[in-house]
Amino acid sequence: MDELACFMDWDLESIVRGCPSTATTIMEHDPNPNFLFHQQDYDLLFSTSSFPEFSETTRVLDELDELYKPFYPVFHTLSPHIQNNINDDNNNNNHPLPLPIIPKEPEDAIKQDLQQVSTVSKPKKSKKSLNKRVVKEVTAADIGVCDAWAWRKYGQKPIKGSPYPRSYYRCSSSKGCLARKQVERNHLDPTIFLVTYTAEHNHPYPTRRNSLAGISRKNNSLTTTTTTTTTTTCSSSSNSSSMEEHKGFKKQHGLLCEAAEFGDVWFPDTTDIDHEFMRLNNKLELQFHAGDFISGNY
DNA sequence: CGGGTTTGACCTGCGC
DNA sequence: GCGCAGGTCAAACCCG
Repeated sequence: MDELACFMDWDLESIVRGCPSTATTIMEHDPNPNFLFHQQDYDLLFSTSSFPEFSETTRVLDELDELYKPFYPVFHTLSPHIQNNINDDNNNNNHPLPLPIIPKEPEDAIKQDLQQVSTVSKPKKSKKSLNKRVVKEVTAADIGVCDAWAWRKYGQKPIKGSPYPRSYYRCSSSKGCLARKQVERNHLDPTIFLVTYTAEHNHPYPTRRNSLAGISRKNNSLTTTTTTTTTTTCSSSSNSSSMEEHKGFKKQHGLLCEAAEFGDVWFPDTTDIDHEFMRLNNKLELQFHAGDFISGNY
């Protein structure tokens, strides 16, 4: 689990992370040479360090699904596109996790991506449409491949036509940074999360170490969400609003309840993540800034 | 005390 | 001009 978590980069609100295998940018598709991954690297990653607890990942994802419930019952069908992806995964997934992508020049990559203008909606000459927006689709399976920017949630709104709320985040890595992101769950396919990035960061990309330092504090805090708009509970203790029960569950499972995004999400212990990350990072000289995936076309 | 989330209120853009 | 929906603000609260 720890090794697994290492690659999941549970930094911050991990769900929002871009993803190497199935995350797609809703817009132009231009091959991004900044992202390279070699099969040997992958093999090395998953062979030299055992990743025995992949069932744990599944459990976490199931919990996520449980946690980020819609406002009201929703009946959905998977689009053919999504279904095909799932089938492909089932048929071709020789690896338990999406292939990680090694970014070569993270900051440039992000910058480049942020310069793309969304074409999701009809082009209109409005103030809003003048903002640079990047929309990403992120599957639940790609949770954990994350960006290292520090985001602070400043709002959440129910969205008309969607049973799921939209969360609003601003960059807290640097004061005065105008970068924003919005996260909402696709009501047609709840396994898909839409992450919209707006504006650019006006500061350097945060270091991995800083990022982890940031989440250490976060993960040490047990945030319980009692909001009415986001159905949040700590997984199997879903009916429990008791802090003590949360703590007990946390202790028992070695996971931390995080309410920061999409309701509560379970995160693994970051101390072990950090340690394992550094070990493997030294080994492969990787830089796993999940935010590096923001701009990738996979 | 600093930094985080929550959430109701408020602001603003857009369609009619 | 009006109403709706999305986006933001800010006070309250939480946590270490």
